[in-house]
Amino acid sequence: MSRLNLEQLRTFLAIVRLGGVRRAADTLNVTQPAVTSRLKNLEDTLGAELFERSTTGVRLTKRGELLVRYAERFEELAALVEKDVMDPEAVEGTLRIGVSETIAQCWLPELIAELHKAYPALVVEVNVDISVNLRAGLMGREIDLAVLLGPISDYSVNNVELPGFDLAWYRAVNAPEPEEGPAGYLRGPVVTYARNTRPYRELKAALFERYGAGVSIFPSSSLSACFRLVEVGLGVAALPRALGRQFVESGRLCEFDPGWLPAPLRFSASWLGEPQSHVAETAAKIARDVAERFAAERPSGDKNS
Amino acid sequence: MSRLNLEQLRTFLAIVRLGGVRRAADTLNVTQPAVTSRLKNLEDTLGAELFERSTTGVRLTKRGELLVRYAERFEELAALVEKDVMDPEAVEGTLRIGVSETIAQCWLPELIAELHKAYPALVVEVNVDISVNLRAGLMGREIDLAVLLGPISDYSVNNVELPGFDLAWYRAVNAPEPEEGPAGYLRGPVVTYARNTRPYRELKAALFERYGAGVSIFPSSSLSACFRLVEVGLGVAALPRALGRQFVESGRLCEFDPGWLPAPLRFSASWLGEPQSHVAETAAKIARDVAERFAAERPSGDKNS
DNA sequence: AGAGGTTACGGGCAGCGTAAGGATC
DNA sequence: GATCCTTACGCTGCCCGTAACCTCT
Repeated sequence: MSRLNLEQLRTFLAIVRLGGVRRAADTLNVTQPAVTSRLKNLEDTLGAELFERSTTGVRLTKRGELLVRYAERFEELAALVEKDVMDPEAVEGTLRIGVSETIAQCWLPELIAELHKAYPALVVEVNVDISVNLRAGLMGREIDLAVLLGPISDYSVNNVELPGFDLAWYRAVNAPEPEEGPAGYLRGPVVTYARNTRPYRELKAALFERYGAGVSIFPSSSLSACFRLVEVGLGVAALPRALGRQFVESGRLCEFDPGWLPAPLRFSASWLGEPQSHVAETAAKIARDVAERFAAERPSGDKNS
Repeated sequence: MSRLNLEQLRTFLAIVRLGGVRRAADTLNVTQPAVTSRLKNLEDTLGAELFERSTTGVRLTKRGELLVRYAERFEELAALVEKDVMDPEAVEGTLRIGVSETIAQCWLPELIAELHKAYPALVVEVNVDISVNLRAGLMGREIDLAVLLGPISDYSVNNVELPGFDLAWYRAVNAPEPEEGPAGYLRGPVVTYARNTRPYRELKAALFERYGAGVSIFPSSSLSACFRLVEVGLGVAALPRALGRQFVESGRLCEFDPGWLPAPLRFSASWLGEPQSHVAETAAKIARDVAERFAAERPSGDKNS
């Protein structure tokens, strides 16, 4: 029989973590028989069954449990080598990034550019979605790094906090000021982020508390659509000032102060600790740098920053 | 390019330890271009040169120095897996054992049998030689485990002390007793172990001290030849009682007491710590067990044990 | 010339994908 | 039938060995 092999161990870990040969095959981008074959070879070189096969899936044997620890150490070691001795130019593979739309509109291009500079041979896959979906994708190992609202408090997730985005209220240029002053705009339709997002929920709760159930909210899954909706006078919106400024400067929107402002949006870059990817970690740090540079160049608080 | 590979790392370490591609190829039992190729692949996946090539050989680069640590940890880890999770029946490969002739005549067969029982798939290669050559073979990585006289005091060598072999003096059955008593035998020719062995040197020194330069010593590289030489009356000999007893019992030799006896032969099982072979370690412990059983069954000291 | 390492090239085998084969719910 | 894993089988591509080459001492 052949000797111990890193690819076999990686495959073994994938089976353990995903709880099945089929799922391992999917995320490893090989066919399912290939995974069966690798597993069989590993079991042959070790001379022991690693899983109890059942029709519902596989379950680790005692020997398998033992091997997990060692396989993880092999994985850590391989990650360390990649980090410490590999030339970044030689780092290959795919990094699957998921970002919220706000990020996509603000500094995603800079992030991609920096990543490409750091790892020229790395393929970067981008996915724009709302945070709750990104979180699910991360936990399901469909993406490697997520930039989303709020840290993910899960023992297996690493988070890097990013500078917040201050929000501001925007209205159409020609919107007539209500009798009760700017705060009256909030009775009218309020455009905001999509349902199932944290800003949506917070805004809805705050408006409900202030004005009761009668307030009409227009959620939109597209951030730029939000701006357009405000521009054409459908309603007002609390959106990142970093994005709204250009509309104000070009005379398409007006900022106003109703006396209350939702809390800034706090993003974090999050990645799973378990498959030990130093690339994801480095990418998260690059994201932090890019975000901080963005915040410094475009201070989003006109008054209080 | 392909990914990191344990075989490449093993090859890398062999080149580092043996100081050259050619020598690595020899001990890895592959051709020299194969080693070149593995090295090149490793360098490609890391995107860095690991050695500075010169006509006189190779020398580690800075990156290479870095990698050595990691490669060693991979090696340790692989050894741990072999030790802790592999079924012993699945352990393959070759264990090259070197033993002194005394061991070969006493309990080598038992050792081989025990080893084969513990690792049925392991090929055991035996080499009988004098201790100084065994030591050289061990240091030169030509053998994996040596059972030889005295521990090897080198930082890279692990030693397991084995029970000693008491010696006894033997003479031919019909040898006339000298006028001065049994001690007079020692003036006559004394047969002993080969030149360049410790027993030879010690015996020669002791006899020289007692009887001056006139003593004639017959070194023999074959232990059984020693017994035969004594048997035919060429001289006397101080040899392991464990081996001599059968000659005495069959009436072919007599034991006598000249009032002085060389110190017991103290053997140790020694193996290199560096290529981290748990098989060699286990084999050394098996050797200790076998040796102790041998000593217990055949107590070599008739009087003082 | 001999010791070191690299390059060129053909063949064998490991490992992959496709397709078919159980087994259990 | 649906889901999961295994077996069978042909093919591709990697890696090895042979042989020729380069470069210093």
